[in-house]
Amino acid sequence: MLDPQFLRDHPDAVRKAIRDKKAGESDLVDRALAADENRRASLTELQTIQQQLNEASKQIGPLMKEGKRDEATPLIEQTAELKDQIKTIEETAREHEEAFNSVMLEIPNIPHESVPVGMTPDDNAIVFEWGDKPSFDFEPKPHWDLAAQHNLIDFERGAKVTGAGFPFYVGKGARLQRALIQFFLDLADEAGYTEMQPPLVINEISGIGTGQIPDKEGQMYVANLDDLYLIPTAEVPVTNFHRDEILDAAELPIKYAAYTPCFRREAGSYGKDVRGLNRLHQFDKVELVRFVHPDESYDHLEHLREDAERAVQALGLPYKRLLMCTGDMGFTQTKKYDLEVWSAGQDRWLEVSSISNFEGFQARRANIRFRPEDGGKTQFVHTLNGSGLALPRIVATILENNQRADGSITIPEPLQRYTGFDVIG
RNA sequence: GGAGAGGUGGCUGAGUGGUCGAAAGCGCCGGUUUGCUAAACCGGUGAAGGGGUCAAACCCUUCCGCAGGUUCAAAUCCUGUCCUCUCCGCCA
Repeated sequence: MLDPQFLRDHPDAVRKAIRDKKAGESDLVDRALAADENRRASLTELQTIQQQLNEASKQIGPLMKEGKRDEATPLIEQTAELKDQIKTIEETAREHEEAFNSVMLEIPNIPHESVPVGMTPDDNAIVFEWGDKPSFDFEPKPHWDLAAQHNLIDFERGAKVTGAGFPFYVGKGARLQRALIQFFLDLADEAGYTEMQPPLVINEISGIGTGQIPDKEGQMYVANLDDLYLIPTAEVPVTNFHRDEILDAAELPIKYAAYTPCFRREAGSYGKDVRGLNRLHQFDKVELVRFVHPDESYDHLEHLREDAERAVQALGLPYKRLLMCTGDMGFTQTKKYDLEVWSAGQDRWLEVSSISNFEGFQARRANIRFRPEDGGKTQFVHTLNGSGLALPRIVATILENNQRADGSITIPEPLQRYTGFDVIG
């Protein structure tokens, strides 16, 4: 949710954001401004009458106490009328309030000035590349062939037991997953993050707080009986950890790292994107979340990005860093980097991390504030998060990039003390 | 799942239907005293929203888990709901 004051002061900036992000109708801003007018008008009207009622009650009090009932009676009759009025005005005030809120929820966050304007993935800027693509004197295999060859991942039985996109990891495959989780969490720990194990299901209010609801509701699995949602990312429970709280400025920045499985329905996905580990309904991820002072959030975005890149580099995986353009960025972000790792067996890049600044957008929705050092008015914190990292595509690229002619796979050196083996096959 | 108790400001914790946004304490901020620190003393200190102002001051409304209801008037009474705690049952 945007700051209503910002909308009033800079309607053109909001219009531009909606255009650049292609998020929402062109008349959104005008509808929001009109709704805001309505809302404030009915609020003022309501408050005036409430004041009259309060004053009347204040007069009645003493009269009743002194037993002057006859003097109080006309006043009481007057309040009856006021209460009628209040009831109807309250109703319209609430309608206006709701109308305003629902329009506001449709307005996307404003992109940062450093973000390239563009509509398609082609407009994303490649700002950094690291590592050399591995070269082979044989045809490198895709990870699903390698996984089958070494019996690391069982997609078929996963489909039998649950459905497509829910694989079993078996033997060294399972072990590799566990090693990666441990490795990523240790890196996060070294970078000063507090480790956290959040709930894997969340309620509706939490979904609204981070913006999954109502925007991306269809992407979540729902536990209907209890009105709970399976988390699509640890971002949701971890960010909502501080929902409705006023933090101490001295506590900032707060940094959490959480490993969780993530559940996504991925409605509408198809084609080669869904092959193997490329896109799953359930996958593991270590997520990094920061709550920071508004003045520092863009510094923290870079630090967060470095934390994610450090993990990719440690595994020796060639990658590129993209600065996402306005149209490819998402509704709630102001600035977002994607990290894409080279997949030798598929001859393509795979996204393994997405690092975003939300400024106060989530904080306002989730009501996460802090009290400034000087004791001034409370302000909304800025929230950021990034994957550090998502596992399946990392597993895929480790297998593919490190395969040898005989089909065996070497494990990146830093990971070996976690896996307990240095080669598969 | 059954029975009982309770949910009040950053925290602890009082509160008789009517000057209660709410005592007191802690914490925090400012000041006095003071070699330094601490202590002591004095004063201040909730949130959201609307109006007002160059900015303040200031004015108003709402908020005592949440949602309704009774009443001229609700933190206080009634109903529902959520959560916490204790006991019982079930159980990894």
